[in-house]
Amino acid sequence: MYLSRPAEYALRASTYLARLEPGKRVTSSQLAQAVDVPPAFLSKIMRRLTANGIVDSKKGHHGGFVLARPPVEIRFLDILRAVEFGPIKDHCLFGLGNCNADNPCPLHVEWEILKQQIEQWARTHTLGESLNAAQAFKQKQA
Amino acid sequence: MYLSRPAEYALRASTYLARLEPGKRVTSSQLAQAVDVPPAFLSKIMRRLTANGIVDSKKGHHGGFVLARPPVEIRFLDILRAVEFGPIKDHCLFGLGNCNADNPCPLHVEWEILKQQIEQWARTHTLGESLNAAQAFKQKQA
DNA sequence: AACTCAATGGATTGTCAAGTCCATTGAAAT
DNA sequence: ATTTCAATGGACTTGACAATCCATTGAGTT
Repeated sequence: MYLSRPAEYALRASTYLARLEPGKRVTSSQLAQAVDVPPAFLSKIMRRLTANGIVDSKKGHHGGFVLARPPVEIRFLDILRAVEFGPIKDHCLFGLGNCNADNPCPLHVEWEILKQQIEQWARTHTLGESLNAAQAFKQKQA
Repeated sequence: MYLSRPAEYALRASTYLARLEPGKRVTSSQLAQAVDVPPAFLSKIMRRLTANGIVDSKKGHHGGFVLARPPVEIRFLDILRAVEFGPIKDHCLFGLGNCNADNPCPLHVEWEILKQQIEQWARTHTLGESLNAAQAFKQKQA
């Protein structure tokens, strides 16, 4: 495992939204069903996406969630950051507070390389890329 | 977070072993102290490293652990695999059982890219690289 | 042979992230 | 105005992973 549940769920949900007709709103529980995550928990995650301007929410009748911007403008990084991705960036494998390029722990350099790659990945991929996959959701194992 | 505690601890401990004079044995509790992980828990992790031939253990007087091979021959991948790294490799973000290149989930391709990069990283780096870092262990935040 | 030291294995407990519940707020429909 | 629908926020519970405990095994020492 290397993505928290909230992170994984947030990616699922926003990918689902990206694949809807633009502008179409979907309620949290519809989303939860489609994307197969516990409703109450997803609701919580959606709040974070809303607070971070990734999604727009509307209450009441015909309320629900839409992406706040076109999919190609939403980077994975934006989504991951919205649900706490931070700790990764500055986490020393050895738990040293003072671990940096000048004063590196034994694995600092190698670890840095991986962290950079991951962040690079998250920065360069967007929801736009998810749009034309054949298989969508809910086709669980036979 | 994206490394389990056991994974992080295993890396710490084996890096520590790599930095000792070759052949020097260290007990689990010395290790635990040096590397700052709970003794009983580290002990458990060391068993896995032993079982996977990464480390050699000896009981009783002057017993303890040594690396089973020279540091340059121990890849991060070996260590991570020893403490359960597997689930990552074949984990679909959407929880679909039947997600693959032919029948991809909406994020399959992008996710695959990242997974590959991570595995590539783990395969190409070894404990040998940790040998000449300046700062070693235990210099915790001031 | 008796003693000590240290790894092993498994059962047990603790903790925090994951997940649930419920009362409140706000927006639209009648 | 009232009702209904859906998001919001926070308090609460649960479960999985992290960590502890203890009895056993095996290897040196004397």
